[in-house]
Amino acid sequence: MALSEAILVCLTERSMSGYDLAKNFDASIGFFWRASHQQIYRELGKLRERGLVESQEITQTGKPNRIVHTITEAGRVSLQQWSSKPARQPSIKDDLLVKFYALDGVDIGAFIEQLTMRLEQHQTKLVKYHRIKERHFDGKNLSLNQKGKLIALELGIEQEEHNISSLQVALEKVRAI
Amino acid sequence: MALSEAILVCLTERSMSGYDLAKNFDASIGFFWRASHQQIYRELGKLRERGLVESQEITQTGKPNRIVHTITEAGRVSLQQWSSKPARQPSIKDDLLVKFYALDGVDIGAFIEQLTMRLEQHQTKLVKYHRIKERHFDGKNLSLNQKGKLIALELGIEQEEHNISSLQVALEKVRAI
DNA sequence: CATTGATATGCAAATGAGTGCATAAGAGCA
DNA sequence: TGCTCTTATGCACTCATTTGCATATCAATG
Repeated sequence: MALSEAILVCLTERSMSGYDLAKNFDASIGFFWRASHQQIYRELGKLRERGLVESQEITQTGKPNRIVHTITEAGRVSLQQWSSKPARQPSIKDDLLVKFYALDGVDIGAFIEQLTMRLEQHQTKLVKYHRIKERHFDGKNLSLNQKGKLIALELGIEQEEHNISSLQVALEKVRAI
Repeated sequence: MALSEAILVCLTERSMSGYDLAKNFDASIGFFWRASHQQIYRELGKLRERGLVESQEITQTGKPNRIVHTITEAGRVSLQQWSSKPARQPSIKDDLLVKFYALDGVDIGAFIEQLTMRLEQHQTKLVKYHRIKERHFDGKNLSLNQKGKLIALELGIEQEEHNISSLQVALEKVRAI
């Protein structure tokens, strides 16, 4: 439900095309909220219908025209209203946890491999987050907006560090079985 | 996609009706994988069609008849095949993280309230997990299956402990803004 | 006696999310 | 010349999820 809000949040920073948004998602808010470009385009259409963004076509030669979306005043108001509504608690939905629940039915070797893969994914993420932090938030005086992003990023870093250590422990336990 | 597998996993323990499953979900695997009773009933129908469960109606007086579902051999096979396929990495999708990304647009007071609520939810969960652990996994010699569940539970406990401490830190940071 | 709650199942509709396919053109490479 | 990559947008379909409704009865509460 908050995909539209995530898009609006991105647009508060600067106006963007759907393509830019898709890339921006990959590099920032998308760490926490993955969305394909199709989802983004569809959502942008809805936001336009509801008057929360304005869209302007920019003619280009050679490539398809860019459609640049700008958040409207109504969009900012709707974003603020959303922000003060209670957040729903996210559901976890992780295949690996379900597999722990059926250990006597799983191929332990394959399972260990999956755990190892997951461990590597977390390590990759951690490195990425650290890089972003060093590049964009290195101690300078930060705006309110940047402070918020930094907190989110640090939450992400701590999360990944925790994931890594607890997965390592779990792996040892599975290996010991 | 793994809702059907989560149901099959539950049924490996014992045969259950849809109602039992819905309750069981709340008390065990549902910690990690929330599902409404409608989803469960629909999924059970599909599993029956695919021959992965068998359903037997038990006549009851006064109440609607129970339909008790039992996992079939084909179900066990399919479960094992699933278990050795790579697990997809879960996406996070948390409203609160999106709100951190738009701190200059949010009502900080309302946001702090939401963070506090979330903190309490994690504390409640932690207590629940601890209770389950003490009741069902207190040191005795455990079956392979129980060992897996225990690891999952301990992952949950560590996760919640981590969530609590990192949320507390984040809360302090937001208050200091 | 009326109301509420627990047991027990399920349909229908709407929204949400995700996957696959299609288009269109320049730019670089072999 | 053909191949692939990048830019840029979008439709159509399917699967997942949520919400609301509907039914039926026993037990307990007031």
